[in-house]
Order: sequence, then structure tokens, then C-alpha cells
Amino acid sequence: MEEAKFRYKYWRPAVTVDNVVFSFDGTHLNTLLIKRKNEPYKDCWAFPGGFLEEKETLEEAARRELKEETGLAPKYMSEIGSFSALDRDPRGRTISVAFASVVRPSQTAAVAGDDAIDARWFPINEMPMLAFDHEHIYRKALWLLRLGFMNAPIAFVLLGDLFTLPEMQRLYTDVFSRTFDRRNFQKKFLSSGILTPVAQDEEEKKNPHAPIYYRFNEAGYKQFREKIMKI
Amino acid sequence: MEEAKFRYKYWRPAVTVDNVVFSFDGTHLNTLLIKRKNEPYKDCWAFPGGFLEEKETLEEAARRELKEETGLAPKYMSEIGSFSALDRDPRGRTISVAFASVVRPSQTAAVAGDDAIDARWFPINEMPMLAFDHEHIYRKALWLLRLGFMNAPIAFVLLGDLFTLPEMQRLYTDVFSRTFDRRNFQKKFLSSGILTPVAQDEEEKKNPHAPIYYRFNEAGYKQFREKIMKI
DNA sequence: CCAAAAGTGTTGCGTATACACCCATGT
DNA sequence: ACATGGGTGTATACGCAACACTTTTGG
Repeated sequence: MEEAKFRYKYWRPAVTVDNVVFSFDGTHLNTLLIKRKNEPYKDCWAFPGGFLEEKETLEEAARRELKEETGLAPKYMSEIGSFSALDRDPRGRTISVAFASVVRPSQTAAVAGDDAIDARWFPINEMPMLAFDHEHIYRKALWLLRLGFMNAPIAFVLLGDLFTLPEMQRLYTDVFSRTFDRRNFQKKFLSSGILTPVAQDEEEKKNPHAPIYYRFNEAGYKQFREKIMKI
Repeated sequence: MEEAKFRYKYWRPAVTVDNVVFSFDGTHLNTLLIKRKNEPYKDCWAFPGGFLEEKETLEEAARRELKEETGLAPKYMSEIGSFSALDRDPRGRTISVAFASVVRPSQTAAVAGDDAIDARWFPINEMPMLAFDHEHIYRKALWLLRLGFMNAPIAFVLLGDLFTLPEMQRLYTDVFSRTFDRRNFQKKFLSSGILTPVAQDEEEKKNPHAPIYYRFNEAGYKQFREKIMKI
């Protein structure tokens, strides 16, 4: 028999957190999944997560669980929403609050820890079946990522320090599930002042088709945002 | 001593829901607040809400509490987010999930019920001090309302069946906290196909300055959205 | 009589879109 | 040599912002 040392006057649900983490490998947008070590959904792929503990906020819980299960520690995290269908967890009534985050390419090394047999990055178009209602969480996460792309410079976290415009375009193509005209795409961002080209060395200067690397220009981005906001 | 009949192996937080309801009175955007009958924050103004019960989702709980405390039953509700600061509720660790909704002008009659001494609509620029972290919830709700205005026809729920363009413009002015040029505002919406003018009677036709009433055109709105989405 | 609300068009500018060719690299 | 990826400029269309005057109504 299980020990039940927490007693309350009124009913309370169990509360969990889940993490949808995005990364970009230069070609495709990926999300991080773990293969569950325990029931329910043992051996299924799921977003890393776990139970809220007493002395932490929901976001803190999400960060803790992500660190424990995969070793990742994203800088920015934002809430996707809560999920509370009555039958979403076979263990009993559980509500989950999901968080989305993005990591830089240099920080995508994931190790399966704790409750996970495995931790792997999946391109968003090759996702396996997911445990619980995580398919549902995933759709909302992707929607939120799109909103984030339009309202914050999170694309540049995914791209990392140095990137080419074709890389950036592949990222946008994956995120928005649509194609972009290459010339218009480049014109748009080059004229926005958001990007700073990286100086080419002598070798590169001789080659008119050498790839051009850019880095994110924070000051330029702020100006750009203010101009959009107007008044 | 309180009876504590719910026992759990692991710690669980109390879970509440809160409602930010918006309405429009022809001049200003309003939100609905109740004056609390009980501690904590007795006699303070707060958003209507209460504890999640066992056989309901979070949204169902929000609807139930709103109905109990104010009599309102909005058609559409969307999640604002969750709030989980450790000290947000003096009664102990409580997390809250907040929901935003809008009601038609014809359905704004609010009666204080249950845990409320009073229930009143406050223009958003004349809000009193709020209980708990509700100020925080409110700011996020307003932000979400703006997003909603840009992505869904919720303005027309707030406006009700018939409305004039100046009314509509006052609504937008309140929601976005900024002014709009009257002619550009009208041109934009009249050319969008979203609005259908209501036939004027003989009296009105003689008066070149009689107010022109419009109603929301759902088919026109759908076309408009599809055009925006492109590809 | 005055103030406030509401009706009404035109023009310019800037941003978004559509579109074709060349070169270099690797297979 | 062929396919792929990546570099580059121009012309057009559409939406957005700026802008002034007149009439009615109510105080």
C-alpha cells in the first residue's frame, strides 16, 4: 500500500509540466523527444516533463525537468498553455502546463537522463507517435513559435552566432510551412538593418559566389521593432 | 480541526481559475470585477474565479465559476496563461489558470452571486486596485485581446449585432490604446468586405448625416482572412 | 451661438510581390 | 556535363498614412 502523507480538505489535481524544445541544424527545425523509461506510455516518445514540486513555479519546474531528463538549459522559455482533459493521463486526473523554448545550435547536445531511455532530436516533419496528448501540445507549440518569430528575435537564437541567408530561409520555410522567394526574402532582411554581414577574408573576396555570413544586430532589431510599432 | 479527506502520495498544489471578461458599452471597453465576500482580500475587487473541481476541465471550471459569481456565460473563451508565483495566494501554494472572454452588449447584465458582494463593469482606464496578482493577469489579458483582434472577429462579438463605424473605432482605440484616422479606419473596413451596411429608412435617407449602421459579414470575413493568409 | 460628432476622397510613399539569369561546386 | 545551391536587380501593385471641410445635433 502506498504511503499517502499529503492530506487536503478539498480535491486537488496532480500538476505536471512539459517542454517543447526547438532547435535548428542548418537544414531543418527539430524538436527534442525522450523515450519514456516508465509506465504509462513506456517506450513511447514524449516531450520531456514531470511533476510540479512544492517550492518552484511552473517555469522553474519545466526547467528542472528538462535539465534532469535531457541536460538542456534554454535561456528563454514561454508558456504554451495548459491541458486538462479528464482522461489525458491514465494515472488519474492530471493537468499539464506546457512550455516552449529554443536553443542555440551550440547547445543542442542532449543526453538521456533520469526517466528517459533515449533523447533525440526529430525534424518536425518526421515526428513519431507521441505519448499522452502531446500531439496536441505540439501543434499549439508550433503555432506559438510562429507568433514568436513575428514578435521576437527568436529566429536568431535558433540560427546561432553566424549564419547564411539560405540557412535562415530554410528555417523560415520550416517554421511557416511555406516557401519564400529567395530574392524577396533577402531583400527584406538586408534592408531591415537586423543583420550585420561578417567581413570576408581575402580568399572569399576573390570568389564572387563565396557564402556570406551574417550575425544578428541587436540594435538594428530594436530600431526595426520600434518602427513597426509606430506611435 | 479541518477534515482532510483527500490524501496523496505526493504534494499537489491547489488549482484555481480566473476570468477576465471584456464588454463594450458603445464608448468604452470594460472588464467585469467582483467584490470579494470572503478572505483573503475580502472587500477587494478581483476577477471572478475559484477552485478547479474533479470532473471538469479548466475551461469548464472557469465557465462554472463565472456563471456562479456573475451569471455570465460567454460563448468563446481562450486561455491567458497560468500564474504560479510561490506567494501569490496567502492561503498557501495555489496556481491559477486565467481565461479571457468577450460578451455581446446584450449579454452584459451581471448579478453578484455566491462569493461576491458586488459585480461591476469597470472601464479599462478606471480599474480599481485588484486582489492577488490580478493586475498581472489583466495585463496579459489585454495583450491577448489585441492579438485576438488581429486574428479573429472578436471585435464583432463586443460590438453586437448593429453598430456604427465611430463606435467601432472607439472600441479599437480602447483596445489598442491609440488613435486612428477616421477616414483611413473607415476606408480600411469598408473596402475589406467585412461589413454590411443596414438599409436606411426614408427619414434617414433625407439626412446626409444620419448614422449608418453596419453588421458583421461572416462570409466576407472568411474571404478577407483567406486573402491575408495567402498561399 | 458654439462645440462636438460624424460624414466624405485624393495623393504619395513605402513595402511586398513577381520574375530570370549567371557562376561555382560537386557528382 | 549536369544538377544543385547560391549570388544578384527591376518593375508593378497594393495597402497605408497624411490630410480639410461640411453638416447636424445638442447644450
